[in-house]
Amino acid sequence: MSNWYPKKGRVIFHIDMNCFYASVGMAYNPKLKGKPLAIAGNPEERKGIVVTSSYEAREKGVKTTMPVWQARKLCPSLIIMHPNFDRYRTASAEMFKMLTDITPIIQPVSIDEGYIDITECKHLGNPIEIAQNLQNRILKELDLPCSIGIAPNKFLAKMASDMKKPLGMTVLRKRDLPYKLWPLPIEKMYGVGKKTAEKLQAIDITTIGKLAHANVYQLRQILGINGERLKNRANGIDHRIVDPEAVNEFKSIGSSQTLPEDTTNEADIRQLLHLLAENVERRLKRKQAAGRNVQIMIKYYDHKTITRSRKLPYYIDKKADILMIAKELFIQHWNSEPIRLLGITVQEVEEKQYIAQQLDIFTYEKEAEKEKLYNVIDRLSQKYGKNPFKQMHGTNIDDQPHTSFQKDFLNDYKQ
DNA sequence: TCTGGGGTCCTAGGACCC
DNA sequence: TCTGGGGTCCTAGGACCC
Repeated sequence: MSNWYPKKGRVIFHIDMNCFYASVGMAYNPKLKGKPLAIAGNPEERKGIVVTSSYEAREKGVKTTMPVWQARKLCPSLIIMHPNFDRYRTASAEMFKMLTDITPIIQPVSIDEGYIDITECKHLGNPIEIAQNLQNRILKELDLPCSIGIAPNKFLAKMASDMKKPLGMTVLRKRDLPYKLWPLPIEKMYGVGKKTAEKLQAIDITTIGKLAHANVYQLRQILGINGERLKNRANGIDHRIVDPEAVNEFKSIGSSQTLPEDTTNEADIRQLLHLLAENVERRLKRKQAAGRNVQIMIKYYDHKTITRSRKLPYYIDKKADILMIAKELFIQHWNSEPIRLLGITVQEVEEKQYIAQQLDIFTYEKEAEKEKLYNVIDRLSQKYGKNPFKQMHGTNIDDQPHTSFQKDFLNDYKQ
């Protein structure tokens, strides 16, 4: 115990909050403790799927992404709460603040988990003591349970924190791999999802141990570069550092939403596109950032999904600019079938302070973009006659020159 | 009666250039 | 006549994670 720190190498923690949303709900309302609880959206809006559930609910078979009606069927006494993100953000911030009392080398991964590197924290005691104190403190001060994985790298720490829940603490050193990691089924491995598991099982790699000893050429053939990486991880090799800066290096900001029902109604579509562009603008603003690639996503009634994107010669951050590109992409690529979900994402995002050019000096390039768009409309007009959109989308019911959606679209450009 | 919304990373094909 | 090979950029799709 006293001489726990390795002579060389690192000591990494992975801290994983247990059933985070459900636990926060219970912390605010202790009467819920010990009861089957699920956090889920509103079933009337088709968003009624389980986001998180308490262990009591999980025992009855309630799982994440399960529709609420199905969860209720499995567990009639299930208590359902809607998400309260303000509370989650507050609790998360307090948890991460406690980590700063241990080390500044913190890498948040999501709202409820993160890594810390405590290699240089000998003055605070041995790793087990540090982890125990941290877990106790989070439980005592925030009333929230967490599991902690202790290992020489991120991958093993992540796997370790998953091994005992709730309130677990697991040490996973290299010498522990043969009996702690290798017996696990391959689909339990972080980074192996459904598809990869199927491919591996097909060549009789059914456990992490079998992956650790698999032929690297064969792996590379079926999984590409990822095959090699997964084999290394299975052998406990992972050189990624705990990077406190990673959290600021976001690359895209998007917003998507499922419609109340599948629709071809252009007024509804237009309204949603406005809302999405506004969301993206707001979040770009909050991060003082701008991007130069706009992507739209259309998910159709049958779950067939397409993405279409455009790279721009300039950075944008305003709703009007985002919307302009998004609408253009939409009009060019919507096949007129009923839509289930729409999304807008701005990619290649940079903080404004790092964008060398001023955002406003690109007016002339925006003018060039508009010019391009007029050319698109002209081309369509030549192809389809006076009302290109009508023909294009097969809506031939009215004699209006343009539907409201198309008018709105054109108006955006003619100003 | 089904299956949200936020991301990251990788691959593959085509265009284009040398 | 009829063609190599390498590199980069752009776009679309897919796998994975929480």
